[in-house]
Amino acid sequence: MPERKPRKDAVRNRAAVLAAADELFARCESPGSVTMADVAAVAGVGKATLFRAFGDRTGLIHALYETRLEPIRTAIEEGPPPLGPDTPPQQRVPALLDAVLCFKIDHRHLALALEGTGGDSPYRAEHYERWHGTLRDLLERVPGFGDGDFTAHALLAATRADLVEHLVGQRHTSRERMRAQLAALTARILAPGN
Amino acid sequence: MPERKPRKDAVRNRAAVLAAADELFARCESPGSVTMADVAAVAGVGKATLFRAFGDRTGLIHALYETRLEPIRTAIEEGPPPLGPDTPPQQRVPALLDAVLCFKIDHRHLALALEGTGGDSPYRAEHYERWHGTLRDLLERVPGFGDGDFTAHALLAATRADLVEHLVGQRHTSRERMRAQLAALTARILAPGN
DNA sequence: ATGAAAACGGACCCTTGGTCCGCATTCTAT
DNA sequence: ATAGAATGCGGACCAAGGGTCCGTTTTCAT
Repeated sequence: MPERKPRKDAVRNRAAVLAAADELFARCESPGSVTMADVAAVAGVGKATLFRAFGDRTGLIHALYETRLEPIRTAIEEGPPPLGPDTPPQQRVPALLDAVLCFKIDHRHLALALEGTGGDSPYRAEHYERWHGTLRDLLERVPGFGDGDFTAHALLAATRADLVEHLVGQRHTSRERMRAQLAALTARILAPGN
Repeated sequence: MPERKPRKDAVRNRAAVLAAADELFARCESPGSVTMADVAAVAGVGKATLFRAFGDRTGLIHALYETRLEPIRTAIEEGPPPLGPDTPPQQRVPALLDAVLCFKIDHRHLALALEGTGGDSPYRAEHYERWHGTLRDLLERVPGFGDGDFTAHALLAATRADLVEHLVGQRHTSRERMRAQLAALTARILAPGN
């Protein structure tokens, strides 16, 4: 009942801020060099607006990240195979990891900003919990696979934003090559030979 | 010839700063909460001394890290098996990873500070290059193992400081359990069954 | 139309990394 | 021992950036 709908200038500004932040993070080289004042300026908005809407810097980054992430999330939760739920673990694990990796490659600046937040570890973010949970369950559904918890962490760690940036951004590994290598590693781990 | 030896108050202060930093990082919960002024105060030294000796914050952390790391480094480079060079890859890979993991567990606050530096990625640090290089070479010396480069990165990523902190520090996974899990993963990856 | 509630914005504050420069300490040469 | 050069010291100082305050403006419901 107390669902008061927000004022329209508020929603407009919120969108403007998200757009500005997205662009700024995508352009600049180190996420640290994007300042809140910059974002506010590009969005054509006062600094306070930005803090009122998102709480603080990490709040803004989280919100932006979550927004960009939504397509993948729904594709995983209710999409068609091989990403969706109606897929046997053996195929879904690599599919999921590939999706995560692609996302990280395409949005590596943003991911870098998120993981480099410093303060709180990336392991407490909801989306990480989601990915890790699904991955762990899938792994444990693979015959002969014991505890999937750590392996899930390890596989996700192979898609860490700064590693992606190092390989793809700095050392110019091609997107396809990196996907292939992660796929190979995944296959090796899933292989039945105890 | 131009090897002018440093003044003794300089070396004393340098040591004091390293000790202070070590203690502060070990005690406080988030590395971000230990400030340069704090370190200087605990070391009983002016702030400028600290910057003169180490350049900047990351310089101090690097120096401290490298110091604590030296025993492991020499154990790897010229120690006895299973860590030293006279070990077949199949045993040396797990040994090396275990050593790295143990170090990260024991010095996780410090490692957290180092990796969370934000500015420059951890992948440019010399010690990372060293570890990755050795690991990659070892992997490629394993029969039937193709390109070890990415796998080396992935294995090291499983020992990332914030993951260690999450598992051991937050979720109270025992040290032995984590070692066992990393060992299991390593074994799985090394297993010959293509 | 109108008044209250919500949002705005930019001046302002505060912490923190990093610098400057006059003073103290140490080393060297005699 | 001592003078003087060189090196190092320290705390006041600066700049940048995250976050807040509050008088003003916009929106919304009646």
